[in-house]
Amino acid sequence: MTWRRKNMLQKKGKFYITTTIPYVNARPHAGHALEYAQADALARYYRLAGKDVFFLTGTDENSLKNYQAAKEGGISTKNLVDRNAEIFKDLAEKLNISFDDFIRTTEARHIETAKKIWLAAKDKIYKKKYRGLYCVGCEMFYKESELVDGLCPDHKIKPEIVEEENYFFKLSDYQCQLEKIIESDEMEIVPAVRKNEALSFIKLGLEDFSISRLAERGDGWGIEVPGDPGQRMYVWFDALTNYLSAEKYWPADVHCLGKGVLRFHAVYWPVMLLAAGLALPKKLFVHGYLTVGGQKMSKSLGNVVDPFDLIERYGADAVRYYLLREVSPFEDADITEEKFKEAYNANLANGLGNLVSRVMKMSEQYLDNPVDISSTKPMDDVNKPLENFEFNRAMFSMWSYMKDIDGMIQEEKPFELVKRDKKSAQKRVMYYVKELARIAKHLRPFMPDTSEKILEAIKANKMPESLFPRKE
RNA sequence: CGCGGGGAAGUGUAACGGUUGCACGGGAGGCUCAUAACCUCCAGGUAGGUGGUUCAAUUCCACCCCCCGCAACCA
Repeated sequence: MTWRRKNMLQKKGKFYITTTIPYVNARPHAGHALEYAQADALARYYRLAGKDVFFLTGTDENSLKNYQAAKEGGISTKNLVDRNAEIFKDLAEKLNISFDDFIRTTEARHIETAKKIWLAAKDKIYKKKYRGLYCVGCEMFYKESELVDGLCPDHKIKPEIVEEENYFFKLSDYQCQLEKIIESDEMEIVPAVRKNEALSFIKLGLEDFSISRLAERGDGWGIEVPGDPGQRMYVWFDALTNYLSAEKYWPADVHCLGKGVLRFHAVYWPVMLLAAGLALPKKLFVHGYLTVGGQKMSKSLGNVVDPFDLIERYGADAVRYYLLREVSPFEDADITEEKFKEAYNANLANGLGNLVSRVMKMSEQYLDNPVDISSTKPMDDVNKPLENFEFNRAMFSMWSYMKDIDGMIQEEKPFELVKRDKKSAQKRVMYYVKELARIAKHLRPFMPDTSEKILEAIKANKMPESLFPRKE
């Protein structure tokens, strides 16, 4: 039994990981790809480590925003979400995301779950009159502070004071309990900054929140509140329950989410689960956002980075590479075409791609048989960071190993040695190949296709086609 | 005075109470197995500002300046 094998056996058991489910009123952008890539690296890693992994992703379709977007586009809401959900799924597939299930919140199985949770939490739900400033243009409520000169910021019209009766959730009952849960890491929030953010928010005091809206406001779109056809569930209440759709794996080991939705996952979600008598997720991993030239990605700014375009021109693994290595897992990071290309050329073309070529060329020429790579030692400085969501560090370590091999080849000059002492040269090349295999194996969760190509080349003892051609 | 995070070579970042390290980019040499790739060397930071603690501060403290998140309800 090899070292690696032993390591694997220590990691038995289930591992349930999720991404958030994006609402589908627009096309996916690079930020969605980031979350996919991160979650996928973890899913693949634990799968390789022998865990029974369940990786869930999907789409959030019951939002009023979808209804509005469809209305604007002049198509039915169902039509819009069907079409857009397909695009998100397509992105996940093109990025080689190894999800085990793709849940859409308009599916019957999800609707059933959402209703079940509602009923299970019924003791903490009550009906209350709600009064607010409602903009008919946006079809939503605004807070006084959100208005510009007392007008809706989008439509520049005066919101009406509207009163309606909604269901509320008794969030206030959970103040102390929730604080303890987060403080003690019973539900761990990574990184610590986000844990503090959640805690300071909770400490401000939790107020009950509305978990339903009038059905008529979206022409009936959304999930019906059990026993009250006039009401639809607040989209977050319904959306969060998507994580329960694979019940045999609950609780989740890791929820991956963006910083923008921390509150829903750190506050509403655990409390909903408590109310329903269910276990809490073990960890929330909160990533930052991608910026473009330091600015927020937004349709109005017209700076949205299209992940499909990048995949098409550079390949899925190159995109995964950028998102995992060049992007800080916890903070905002910039993505621009220029930076992408620079990183691609420096680390994929010149770095990994070239190393594979030079090593495999020598292997092909000097060695009569493929090198045995069945057992390779694990790289703790890759695996440990990965387990801590430090994708960039993990990859940095791998690239250091590559640098080492490049340096060794330069110093040992096997291409010269082979003329004088073939045996010694062969020995050196075998070592490089083995090291390359070791890197390739660790690369699997990050860049699965590339990893496979390298391992196949080694098994065939043949220099492969250029893995990452330089881009000018 | 709402809460929080951050200011370091052109860019992105690490560690750290005691020669600022790394990567990319730039420059010079070397090598030829390799994708003009690779290796070596060089340039470039008064570490946002001011003051304090200390034998010693980029690192600790205070204040100021500047950026950026979040500020609860229909993603």
